[in-house]
Amino acid sequence: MRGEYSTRQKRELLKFLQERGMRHFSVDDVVFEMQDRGEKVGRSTVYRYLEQLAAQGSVRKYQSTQGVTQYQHVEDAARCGGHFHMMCSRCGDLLHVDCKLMDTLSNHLMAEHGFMLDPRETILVGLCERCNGGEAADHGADGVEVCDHRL
Amino acid sequence: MRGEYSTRQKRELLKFLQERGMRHFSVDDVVFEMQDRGEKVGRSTVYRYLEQLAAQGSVRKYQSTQGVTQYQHVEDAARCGGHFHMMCSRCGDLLHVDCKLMDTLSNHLMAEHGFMLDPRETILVGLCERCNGGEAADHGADGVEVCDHRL
DNA sequence: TTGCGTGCAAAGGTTTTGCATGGCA
DNA sequence: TGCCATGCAAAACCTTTGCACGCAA
Repeated sequence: MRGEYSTRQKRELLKFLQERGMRHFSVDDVVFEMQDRGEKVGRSTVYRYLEQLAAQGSVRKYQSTQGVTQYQHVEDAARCGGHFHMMCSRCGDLLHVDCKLMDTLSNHLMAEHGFMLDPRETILVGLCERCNGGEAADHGADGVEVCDHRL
Repeated sequence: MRGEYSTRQKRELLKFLQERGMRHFSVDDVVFEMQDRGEKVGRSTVYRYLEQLAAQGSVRKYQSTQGVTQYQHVEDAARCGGHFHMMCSRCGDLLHVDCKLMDTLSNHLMAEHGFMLDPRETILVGLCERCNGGEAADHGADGVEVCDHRL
């Protein structure tokens, strides 16, 4: 069965994910960082393992505008499944938004547009508070912005 | 200077864009449709001209999850800049949503989360009505769903 | 020992580029 | 005629896949 063995490569990659936090990265980022550390990991292995992790929900995939697949670590899949994410197009930061208004939007899209919005796949893109020139945002102790605003 | 000459290929491609409305398409779509019409246009030419149009803002580029670049004609940049897009993760269809609720969301994210949402970059991902098992959605004559729902 | 995991190289697919030719002004 | 535009083929990229070997359990 898949993911049965614990190997050096997997451990290295998991360590990389830990250290990376939730900032996005490419396969190249992994390969080169491993190289710098002197812990070489084959490119196919990185692709394959990230694919596995994506399937089980602990990393997320999306396409950058440059056509390079970007990955991002989701520390707690169950916890992150219920809320949405905003990505800053300038600094690349990924923010979590646990906002009631997003539920309203989901319901609306379903009822009025027949579209079932997927919180796991959707990333709201824009400029975060810092990059937008505002004050530093309070992203909360664990990085999740909780908001009960309902309109 | 670029875009100086009017050629058969450019005229054909512009005609294609007109007819296509705002529905998205790939380079292959263009090449094959031209072929069917008996008006062959080289693939590189399509890439190059679309790149030019993208630079001047009359087409927009997206990256599908399958790694194929999707293009979309922006008849009126101001008009399409103001609405959002939903992509079906199963069939890859790109839908336009001109929905007042999205404005509400934008304003809310700005006011409460300090996040400036970018309609051009953001794509809502989920399942479209067809793929979700519902009836066929009415995507409107030009493929744009207009909705004045305000809550 | 068993069979999953890894790495290399090759294949596959998309997009870009070099260069000679074609065609607009 | 002067140059931009085009098309072909090759190159450049990114990702996937086949296969033999390595290694965890």
